Amino acid sequence: MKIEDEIKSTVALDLSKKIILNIMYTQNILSEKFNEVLKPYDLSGEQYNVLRILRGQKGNPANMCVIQERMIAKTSNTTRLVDKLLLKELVTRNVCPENRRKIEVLITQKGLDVLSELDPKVIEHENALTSNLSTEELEQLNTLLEKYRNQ
Amino acid sequence: MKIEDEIKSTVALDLSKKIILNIMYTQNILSEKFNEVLKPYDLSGEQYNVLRILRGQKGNPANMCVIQERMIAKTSNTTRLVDKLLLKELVTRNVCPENRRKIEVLITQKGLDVLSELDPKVIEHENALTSNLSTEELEQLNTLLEKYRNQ
DNA sequence: TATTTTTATTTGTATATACAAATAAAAAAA
DNA sequence: TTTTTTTATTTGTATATACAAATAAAAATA
Repeated sequence: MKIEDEIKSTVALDLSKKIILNIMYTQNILSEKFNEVLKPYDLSGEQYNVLRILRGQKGNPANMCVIQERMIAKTSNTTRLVDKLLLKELVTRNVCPENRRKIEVLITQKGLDVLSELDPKVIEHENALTSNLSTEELEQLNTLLEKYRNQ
Repeated sequence: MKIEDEIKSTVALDLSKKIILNIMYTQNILSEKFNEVLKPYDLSGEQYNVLRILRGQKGNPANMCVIQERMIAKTSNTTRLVDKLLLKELVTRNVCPENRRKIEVLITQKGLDVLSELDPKVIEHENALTSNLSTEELEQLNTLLEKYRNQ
């Protein structure tokens, strides 16, 4: 469905407005679908995101700054996200011995296990969305989004 | 900047994952920039969205259902958004006389004035983002996003 | 007409975003 | 060495999202 129909627009939209609405709306659909994948695991999208960043550290701890700069939503409150993961025993949190301002966050085995179980479902979710676009179209979409964003 | 660099990814991402991150990240940047436009007017993006829907009604009231289905974030809580706008006297809210379950929401003159003042700033924001893409590229981006979303 | 179902909206609760202020340790400067 | 500045994180507050449950009026059915 076209974006005008999705939001039942009564007026014609010009291209630059359409692009914005299309990006916002598409992101909303994406998040909703992904939340459904995560729901049985009692994880929010941003909590999952933090776990993915921590797994990417391959055994090295990440401090709050590092997590923050790797997140998609740059204004997320990392402290409180880590709090939630700590309660579920998916991460550990310790003061860095070399620099007591820093906090070392590590994913636990339980956290790694949850991610392993989720992996195939996440891949399925990702691939389902791209199934009717060709590789060329996907590359074009990536390029256009990057060009659009980088003013 | 490429999406891998934005989120400082340590591993290579496959195309379908890259698309998702790119859409999510681009929407975040868009929202952040738009929030800056709205900030002097003490409006959130979703509050602005509701005002736009109400102006689009051209004098006719909109009930909660109608507002909801025209919003970008379909799970927004319209009741509470309208509450906030009511406090700022940007809308009125009345029970529909024909159907007392329905609520008629109307934009006030004050609300229309705020939108008028914002209009040029919003257009400037929209155009700034599209400035280095050609019309063909913008149309392509719209088409690809719609194709991507509509599985 | 009385009962059930559907529709429209509100309310409650947990989580997350957005942004400013507070805290505290480390580093730099006086 | 004391003071100031910077860095890293936490906390507070308002707003918004996500989703379930509650409320209440209208419509459909028995």
